[in-house]
Amino acid sequence: MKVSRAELKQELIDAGIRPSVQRLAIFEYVRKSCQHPTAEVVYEALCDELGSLSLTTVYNTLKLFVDAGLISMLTIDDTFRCFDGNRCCHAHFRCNTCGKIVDLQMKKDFISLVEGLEGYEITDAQLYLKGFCPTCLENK
Amino acid sequence: MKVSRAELKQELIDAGIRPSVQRLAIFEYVRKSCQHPTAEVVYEALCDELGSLSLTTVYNTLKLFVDAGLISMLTIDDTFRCFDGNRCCHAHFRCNTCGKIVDLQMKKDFISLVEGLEGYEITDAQLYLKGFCPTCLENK
DNA sequence: TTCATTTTTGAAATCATTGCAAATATACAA
DNA sequence: TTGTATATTTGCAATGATTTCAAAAATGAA
Repeated sequence: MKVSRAELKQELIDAGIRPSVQRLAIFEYVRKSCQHPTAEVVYEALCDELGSLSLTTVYNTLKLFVDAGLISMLTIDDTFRCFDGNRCCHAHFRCNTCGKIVDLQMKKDFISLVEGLEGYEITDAQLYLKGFCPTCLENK
Repeated sequence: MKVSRAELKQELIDAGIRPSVQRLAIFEYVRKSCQHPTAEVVYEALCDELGSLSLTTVYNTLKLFVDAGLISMLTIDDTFRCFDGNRCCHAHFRCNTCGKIVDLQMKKDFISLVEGLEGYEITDAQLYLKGFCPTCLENK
């Protein structure tokens, strides 16, 4: 999580993406957040910092980053998409009650467990778990 | 895939769901399909067979089945939900080009690879892979 | 500076899904 | 069987996250 703005900027350039003020701010926000923000959340958080910002820009920019493989998009919640800047291999859990999404470490990469992938090219892999978190189970 | 209508009916009853004509038809369709149909696809397929059918009924019924754990809902495509009646543990792959969703067998259950699940109750697990299928890779 | 290209913007449109209240079907008691 | 309460289905309107689009602003090259 200790990444400087200059490093993030270079990462955008390396990916062939011109680091505009908006793009860099959005990239930094998603990369440093551990909360899996939605486009709306990114927009709300950066509106003040940037003076002005369009929700359309946030949507466009997040899509740009996802297509470039810089961040990933989560569809663990079926009513909205959220974004994840954590590049380490990990799974996600979403609580059916409180809706919170948490990262879970993996003992080993899960793609190795999948059979019949000969001839396929994999660009993204997500492991989603749903259920009830310890806190919500206690409050039942 | 060799399941009789009577067995499907009993399965609904065992789950506490009254097997109306619409419900049984929808249940049978999703259980026997290998195509991961959307609500719209189920609706189109059963409209004729049932004489009449409401899209709302299809949505309501699919949700009922998902909540009862009889089928699962896939969010591997972020623009629509689709449904899966295959109860065996398997992963899903979606091609970025043709959009086709295919089942993939697992060497072992993937939940066992996830760390830190003490205190959690898991009700659903999905492993989604995305990329390019062999056919689309060839046509490039 | 000037011009071409890229990026941002806001408002309108899209569309899968849900809410809702009326209509219909079903179960059960009398 | 009939009446009545309950469960289910239906169609249409509403919702809301996301996209489209064309104009405005910013940027880069010459």
